[in-house]
Amino acid sequence: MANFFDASDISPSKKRILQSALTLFVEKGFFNTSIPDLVEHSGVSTGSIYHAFKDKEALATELMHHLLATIEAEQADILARHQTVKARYFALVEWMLRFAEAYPDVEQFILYARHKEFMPSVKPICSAKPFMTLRDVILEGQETGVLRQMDVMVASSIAYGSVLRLIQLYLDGVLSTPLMTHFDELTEAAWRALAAE
Amino acid sequence: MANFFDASDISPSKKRILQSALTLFVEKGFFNTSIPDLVEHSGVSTGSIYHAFKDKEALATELMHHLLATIEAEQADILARHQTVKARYFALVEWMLRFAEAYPDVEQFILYARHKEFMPSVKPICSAKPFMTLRDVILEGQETGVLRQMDVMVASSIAYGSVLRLIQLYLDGVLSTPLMTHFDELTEAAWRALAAE
DNA sequence: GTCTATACTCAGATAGAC
DNA sequence: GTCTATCTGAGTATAGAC
Repeated sequence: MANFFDASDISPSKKRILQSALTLFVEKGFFNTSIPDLVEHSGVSTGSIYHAFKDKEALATELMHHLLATIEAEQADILARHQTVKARYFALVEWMLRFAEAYPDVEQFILYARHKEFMPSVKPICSAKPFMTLRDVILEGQETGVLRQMDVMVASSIAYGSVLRLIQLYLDGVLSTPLMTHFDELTEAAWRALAAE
Repeated sequence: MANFFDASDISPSKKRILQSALTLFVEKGFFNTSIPDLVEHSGVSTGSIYHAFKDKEALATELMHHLLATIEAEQADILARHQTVKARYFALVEWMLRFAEAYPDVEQFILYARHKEFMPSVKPICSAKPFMTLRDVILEGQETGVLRQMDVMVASSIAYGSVLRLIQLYLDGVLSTPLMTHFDELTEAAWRALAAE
């Protein structure tokens, strides 16, 4: 899961702009990143940026789109490799933790940027497909009877809220140990809360 | 828990500015709220705003300070009224849910604004006192043996991450039912994950 | 498609009268 | 302490040559 912009038909300069945008938006935030900042960091001129993207907002939107696409692909891959609900849940959590450790900047941007502040048209992140995928695994568990009956959103909050919270603590520098250190404790506790008696 | 700026020695116009700032920062975000916006909404002039606050960032910082102070006071109140760890945890969660329903805007600003983007000097929110207080209840439970031994941060993530996640879903409009509907399911599941055998 | 130069807007902040 | 008027600069976006 190396490069987020490898896919398809992106021109080289567009790729460099997206790469710089990811770095700078994460580091300083969308509003604190000016076009001149992007020009300096990417080595691509103002004119070319506006040739490649309608405006700054469109640039952010497209960036978001690419990141989500990569994430969706990885999730699909995990689901394909694991069949039972328990295996899927554990594998997805492991992937979430590893992803956050490998790409803290991307994780930060995806999870905690206030997207609607600079992309008014885009839907809230938790309505995005990757979050649906996570929820669907819980739903599947409830339907097959592996997980106890309760409101799906509540069950999902237990299942992933704890994980996301730990990731946030990690990203904020509160955690002193690597994320994966806590994989077993975390998943076993969550599973205890969710599994059918 | 009505007014966040009632306390102490705030001048009337300062109070109006803070009130407007809370509304607008939440509605449109810090960067999308201009000083002219604040002037129009509060009815206080530019000059008076800059008389009351050093600059826009200081305004945001002071706003944050007031909100956190109110929250700390309410938490202290809850702890004073409940003695056992279980009672305290359940009461704190109930308060979190009720608070989010009563003051969605404040909750949104406290939890999900990217504070460091406009208040570079302020520490991450999860290092703030209210979050310490939540964690300390878990710590107390582990020390008294009511809760099972595990990393405190992991236990806290289970205990409150699920709650915060549900709140986020609520604030994003994904939940169709009132938050308190899920109080029992949520707390019982979390407790199941955390309680000693 | 890429660049440089530039136009235009409007935000943040200040000066200074009352 | 409150206001109006104003400055200054940064930042988005465009024009137009190559």
